[in-house]
Amino acid sequence: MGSSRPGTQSLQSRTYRALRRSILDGDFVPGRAVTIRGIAEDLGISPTPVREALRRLVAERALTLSATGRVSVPVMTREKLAELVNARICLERQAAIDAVPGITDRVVTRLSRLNRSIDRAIEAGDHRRYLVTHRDFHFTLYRVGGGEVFLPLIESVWLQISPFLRYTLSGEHLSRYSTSDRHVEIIEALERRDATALGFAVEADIRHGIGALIESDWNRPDDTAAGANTAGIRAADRESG
Amino acid sequence: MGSSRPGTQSLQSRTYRALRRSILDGDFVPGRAVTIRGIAEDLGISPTPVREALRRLVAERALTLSATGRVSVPVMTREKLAELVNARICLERQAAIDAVPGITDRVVTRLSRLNRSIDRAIEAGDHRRYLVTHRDFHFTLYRVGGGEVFLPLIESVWLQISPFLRYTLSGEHLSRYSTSDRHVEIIEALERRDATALGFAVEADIRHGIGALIESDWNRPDDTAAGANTAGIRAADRESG
DNA sequence: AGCAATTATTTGTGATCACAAATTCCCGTC
DNA sequence: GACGGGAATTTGTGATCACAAATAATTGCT
Repeated sequence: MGSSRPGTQSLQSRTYRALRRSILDGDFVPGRAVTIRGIAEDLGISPTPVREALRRLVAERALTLSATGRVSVPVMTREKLAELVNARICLERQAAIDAVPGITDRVVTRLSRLNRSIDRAIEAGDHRRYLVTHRDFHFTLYRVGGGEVFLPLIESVWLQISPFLRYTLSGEHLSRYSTSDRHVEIIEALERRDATALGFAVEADIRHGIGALIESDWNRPDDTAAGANTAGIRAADRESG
Repeated sequence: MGSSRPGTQSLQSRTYRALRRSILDGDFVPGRAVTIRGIAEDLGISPTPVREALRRLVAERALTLSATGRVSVPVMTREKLAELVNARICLERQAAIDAVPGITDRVVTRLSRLNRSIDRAIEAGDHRRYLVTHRDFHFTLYRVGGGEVFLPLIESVWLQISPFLRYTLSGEHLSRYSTSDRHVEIIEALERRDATALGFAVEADIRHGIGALIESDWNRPDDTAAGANTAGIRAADRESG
């Protein structure tokens, strides 16, 4: 209706996608405030669609709304991290198990290929590529069992964790806590269509990956990215969800 | 900021709460369209806060957004219901187990009292009161384990299921599928602080309650409530939650 | 210089408007 | 009577504006 071309998604939707992607890719620094007008200026649009995109992210718990209406990147606490890990295990184990009946050799091959991509990203020390491929690996698996219910729930949890993954992104952590061996367990369980083993492998992968987070010192102020949160926002390139 | 009094919440927030409550209480009929201007007129406010409240509910999957931007109450499918049940079991079993360490006798007493309220609501055939007390029972339990992570996830799932609970609300179903005996199992497990038994009791309660949904004929058009969806929206009375 | 009070700026909120797309309604035709 | 097409209405979208609260900056005082 307000959209110029028929095929074009709404401005609010594209803004949401761009912000969401920035969060998942680790461009948002925990604790920093996000302003409606700031993002609107960066994107060259009016505040209206930005406001809606931000509120949507708040609804998905990716951002928090302070008492004064200020939107900011949440600050992590030990308790919250523990809860997030529990939620990930709950949801992703079930999603993986639900995927088993729909698993084909083609999917397993694709996951293996993604796993090699992850390894390459780790070797290259490419943090962003690591995050993208790692996310792709998990969601490729969960999408098989498919559903409009589990995936949004899982995405919400990932959005809540993502801003803090930056503290595991030092080259040292990246190599020490390589997740690829756990992913191999997942792939092997898939090849055998062994739902029980798959559940354990997924749980192990999650616990292992988060281990790096718990050990790191994510409570002290950030030092790597001094830029504003809005710096990394790129226009949404795809129309897909 | 636009709020008139300091203690008053934002208009958008109160609108959201009113709509959410209406959904949870079963006032929204599946499949019916919801319009921004319609609700805005009913509440005597401008479309702006209504738009944001609706989008928030869409983000929480309580409502769906069609390709043309139309907001409507989702239509249930068998597959979706199965997924929702799985999600409820996943999340609520874990939330209940996490609550065990924080359980006090006072909480157990309160749950017993709520359970009696549920029984009275069933005897009286008071559907709304049944929904309210039943919801109160579950969330009172889950709130003990606390958390800013699990509760929103569980609430999202409940919001997705709620519009379809109307099909279990006939007096016949209400008495036949009384959940109180399952709740007794939950309370007994809590008294023994038996996390494992509690998990099974919660799962049994969920499966049992949804049994009524699966057997009922929720696919054919609605006949009980001929009124508009906006009819049941009352002003948000509390500032909480 | 350090701190408190005041001013200036920024920011979120909600209303209103214009526009285009989608929906609905109505009428004519077969 | 059912179906199709076009006008009238409804609806979502995004921009702009006014306002008040909150934050930042500045001034004045000790």
